[in-house]
Amino acid sequence: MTTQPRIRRDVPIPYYDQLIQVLQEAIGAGTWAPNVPLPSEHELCAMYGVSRTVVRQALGELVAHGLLYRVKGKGTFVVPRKIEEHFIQRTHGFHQDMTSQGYTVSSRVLEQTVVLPSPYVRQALQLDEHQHTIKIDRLRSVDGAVLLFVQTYIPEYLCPTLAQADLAGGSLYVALQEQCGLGVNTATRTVEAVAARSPMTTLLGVGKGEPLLKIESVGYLDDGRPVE
Amino acid sequence: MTTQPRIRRDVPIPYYDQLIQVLQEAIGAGTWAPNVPLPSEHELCAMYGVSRTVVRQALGELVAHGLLYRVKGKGTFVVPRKIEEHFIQRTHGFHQDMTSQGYTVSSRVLEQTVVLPSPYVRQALQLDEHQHTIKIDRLRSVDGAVLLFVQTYIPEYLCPTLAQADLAGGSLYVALQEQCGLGVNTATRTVEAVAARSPMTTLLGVGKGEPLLKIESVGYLDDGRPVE
DNA sequence: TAGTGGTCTAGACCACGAC
DNA sequence: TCGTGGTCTAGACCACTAT
Repeated sequence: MTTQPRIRRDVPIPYYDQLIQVLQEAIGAGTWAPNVPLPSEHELCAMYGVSRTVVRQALGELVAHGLLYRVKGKGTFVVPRKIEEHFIQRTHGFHQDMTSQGYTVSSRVLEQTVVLPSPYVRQALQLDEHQHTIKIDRLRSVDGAVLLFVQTYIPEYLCPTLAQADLAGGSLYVALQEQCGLGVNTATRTVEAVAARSPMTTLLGVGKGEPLLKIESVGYLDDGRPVE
Repeated sequence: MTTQPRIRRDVPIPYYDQLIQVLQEAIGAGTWAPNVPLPSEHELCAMYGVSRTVVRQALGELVAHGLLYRVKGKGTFVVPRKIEEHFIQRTHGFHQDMTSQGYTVSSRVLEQTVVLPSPYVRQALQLDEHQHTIKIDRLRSVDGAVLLFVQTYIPEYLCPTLAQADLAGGSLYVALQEQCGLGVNTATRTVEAVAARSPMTTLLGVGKGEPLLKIESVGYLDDGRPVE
């Protein structure tokens, strides 16, 4: 195969977003070994029939999210990772993913309160000015190493009891399900393009399409590697 | 004044980096009121004599760092902020900056240990494989709202007593000065270009040029605004 | 010297918002 | 309709790395 016509021109999805998807899957599938150069940017242009702008924007995102790293004059490489690829590419299920792999997951809840959301959050959740949200700031760790700083906002009316739930050991989604019968069913990335997508913002649909806003920043683990 | 020839062609500094500097200063000086549109990207191109690529890269960074926000079809705006502009533009002195403005600053120390650094950190600090570092993870808050998640690495030999210092209430730099006679004298941003500079990495020179590595991620405060 | 990523140009078309 | 930011093209030159 010389050309992979995987970038569709007939859908209203930016080419770089499509390319991110394609590359993420390829990385996840182990297409390129860690620390071995990917095809060059020029080659990727030819492979997918797009300009270098598109390729660089896609690669830049994957670098920003810790899947790739670049070395000037040498190339672009897959970050060797044991853990992170499994959750970076997923919108939810961190707890389940990690424990099923034998890792010890813990959450340190930094804040768990009912607040009037900021305009940004209010707009994202489509609330009016008087509706409160439950705000949960958590620091998530795997085997003792901080991996994620997560802020979650959920409309209070959806799950009033969540403000008192104990989230230290378990999954937010389990608590949502058990206490309020809410299951996550959709996910939409709402991040801005071009520069800096970490912090990564995700809109999750719970229940009958009601949204929950999650803002997560991938852990600052020494260039992506779990410590020790 | 029609054209501001503030972008120098004869220095080896990328135009977008120079433009970031210029725009940061203009924002800090209050050139544009919050929530009022800046000159359009096209106008900025004309004003500084650069292409739209450069302008967008600079604006994208400032958006990423929370100084600006963009609205499609409308324009680019200064984020109304009371606090953050003062420290986003500085490499150090957070504690001093904030307290001098009457804010209550606190640090929650999440981790403060002696560790063998990862390859990434080791290379940045130019250590060999056997040298340890003091690693300090802090969550910095202003008036109770989390603003910064900061990881700091400092070679252990520079300040062995720092591993036991109490940093909860005060400044790391004060502790460095008092306990080890180390003053910060230089700062180098070592971030990658293009996409995603938050997390922001800074190399600080302390003492006679020995480095200290700081990795800080600007707070996730609802699109940049301090809560409440 | 040849290849890589980093920077930059000068255009283009689009969806969206205001008018 | 017009201006805005969002996306995209097809080039270019540079510094750096490896040979």
